Amino acid sequence: MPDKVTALDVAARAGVSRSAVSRVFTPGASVSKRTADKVRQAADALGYRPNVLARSLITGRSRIIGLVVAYLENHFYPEAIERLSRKLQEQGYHVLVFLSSNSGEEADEVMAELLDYQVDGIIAASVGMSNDLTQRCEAAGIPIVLFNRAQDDDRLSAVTSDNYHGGRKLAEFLLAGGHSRIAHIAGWEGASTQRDREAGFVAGLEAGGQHLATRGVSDFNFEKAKSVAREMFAGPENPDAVFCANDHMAFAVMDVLRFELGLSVPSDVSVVGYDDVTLAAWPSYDLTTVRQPAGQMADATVDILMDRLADPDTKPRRVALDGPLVLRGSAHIPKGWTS
Amino acid sequence: MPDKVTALDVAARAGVSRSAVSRVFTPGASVSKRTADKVRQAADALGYRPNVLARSLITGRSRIIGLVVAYLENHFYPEAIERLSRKLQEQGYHVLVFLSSNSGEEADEVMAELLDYQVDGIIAASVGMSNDLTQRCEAAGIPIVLFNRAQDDDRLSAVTSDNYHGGRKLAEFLLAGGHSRIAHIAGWEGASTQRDREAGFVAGLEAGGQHLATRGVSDFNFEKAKSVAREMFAGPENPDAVFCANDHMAFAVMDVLRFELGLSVPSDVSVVGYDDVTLAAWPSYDLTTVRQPAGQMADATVDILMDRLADPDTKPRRVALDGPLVLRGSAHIPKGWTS
DNA sequence: CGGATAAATGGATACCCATTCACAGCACAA
DNA sequence: TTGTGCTGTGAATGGGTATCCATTTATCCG
Repeated sequence: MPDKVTALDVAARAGVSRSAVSRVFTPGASVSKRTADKVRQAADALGYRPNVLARSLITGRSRIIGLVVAYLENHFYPEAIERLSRKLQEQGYHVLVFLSSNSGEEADEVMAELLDYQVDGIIAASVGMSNDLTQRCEAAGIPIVLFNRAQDDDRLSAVTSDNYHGGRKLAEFLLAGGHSRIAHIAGWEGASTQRDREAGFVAGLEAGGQHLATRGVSDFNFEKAKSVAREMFAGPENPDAVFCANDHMAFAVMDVLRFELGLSVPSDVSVVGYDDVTLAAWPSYDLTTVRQPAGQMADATVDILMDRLADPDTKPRRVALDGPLVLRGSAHIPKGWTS
Repeated sequence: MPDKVTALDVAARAGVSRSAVSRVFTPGASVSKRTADKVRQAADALGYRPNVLARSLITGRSRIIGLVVAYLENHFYPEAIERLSRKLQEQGYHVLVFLSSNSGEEADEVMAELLDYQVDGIIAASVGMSNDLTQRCEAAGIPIVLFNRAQDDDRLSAVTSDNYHGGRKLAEFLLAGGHSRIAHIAGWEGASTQRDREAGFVAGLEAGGQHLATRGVSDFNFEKAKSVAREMFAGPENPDAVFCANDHMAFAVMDVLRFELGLSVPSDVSVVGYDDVTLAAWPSYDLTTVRQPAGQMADATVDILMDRLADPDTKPRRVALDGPLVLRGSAHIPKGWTS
């Protein structure tokens, strides 16, 4: 029983040199069909497969992509990760997961560990990159793609949806719906997604002559969103529409409105979110929201990574994919409104 | 700008040998404080960190755990993975993700790739292990833990909840609630979780003198569960209670009952699930279910892995954690019923 | 306080496993 | 016979750790 079968064992059995074996498993190398057959047969018999780690050492490519993510509670991330991982797998890469808070301290330590594994590339989902780290990756030639977050740094690629525009669309939609006391529940204010969505939303409101009636912050957290909603609707004059910076918080808010405060959505209050996670389409929530095209975003992320891996001189790219406003039942739909 | 800084560079700068550098980064090695300081200082100045891959090659341990999972659509898995990954990270391990269908063909190919990365251990979540693969891992000394699935093989560790008992509890609960036409919507019948839950449930019914009124199969899939629910409630005499093999399908069924068929849950039909994912507690569904203690399950999984890694002679373990029946509003609660 | 012995520490080198590169051998055509 | 192209070989390489041995330092005893 061969505990560990190496290329040398295969070479011995096939009666060739170790190099010959290596070439058989290296696409594009020059080997005669006869040797290739001999080697393959021996490899099969012995159950040989090349050791990826040893290979990485010499080739300098590990075929590992580091994925840093803060939390999976928001269903948008699992959906995206599944797609991301599948696509990378098709290309012969695999994902090494690193969970990190988005506090700079821990994130940096985690990133450093990432580099220890000699990853070929990094996907940072919902996590920022410190300047120092970016510098080190740049120096080591490791491409970084920010997923669902952007950052003002030319060295970083970023894939997001067009958050500003999306926010704006929601504002226009709510204005057209005749709402006059429009509130916003923000996520974590350090996130570019948050800032862009809100900026677009506020700009849209102002273009229509309105302002934010109230505003709360709940860090993309479900329970916090509930508290914020409770406070927001404790006064004598309640908002008649709420834009939650993501679907996850919108669900929390809807739950509070309907089940704690006995309000009706959308008759009493319209609620809109952002992401269009699967759950948003389920009839219990039936949430009007802006779709983030998770599949396309994942595809773009992998494409950027692959391009930069193929040619290190490729410039970092920023992609902001447009996502449609998805009309559902959680908000009053103006007559004749289609997009 | 040092493109790649190696132990040799650090050694040169610190004026010691490469071995000394290595020892400084190997916990438990014998180094004087003076040398350690010199080396650390040089390492910091150069930004040196040991190359995990190179280290793995010689030590034979990669500190990588392969995680195989079929899909993340069921929220139970993201919740578990987050916990799993966090705990492994604390122990200095990291998770390499492999997505696989549970069809044997693809699963085997994916598993083979897994082994190419010299993983130290494998967690198979919602995926079975072929005999051949188990054999090879056994031979290579790689411990395997099945997560949320069990298999009749002494070489495999498995962590599940006590699915049989859980199913039985649900049956007793529904019987006590006075239901008389009790249906079951099964997940994928190849899954041990499915079989155990159903077996326990059926045993519970029979102990109370009843049988399954109807039964459908929907492979743990949301859309399929909806179709099955539609068919199940198309006849003249509908079930008055449905046990769905997991929460995910229960949500689908509740949506169909309430929003397509206009039935009331629980007045017209009681619905119960299995898992107690976060969403089950949200008031929109408020689902009565059996909790799978995801945190404890993840902890147990990591513990088994660590034990076997520390001592290869440790026997594979099977853990079936008991989970409580969580009473909520989706099913009629009999008077005075507490557990 | 000197000397013997044990313990701690540093260094040289082989090794982990596969790829790459320079080079040699061979067959075949010119 | 020489030139050409394809194949295969051996050795170097990548970054680090384990082992063994030599050296230094510490400890103890007479």
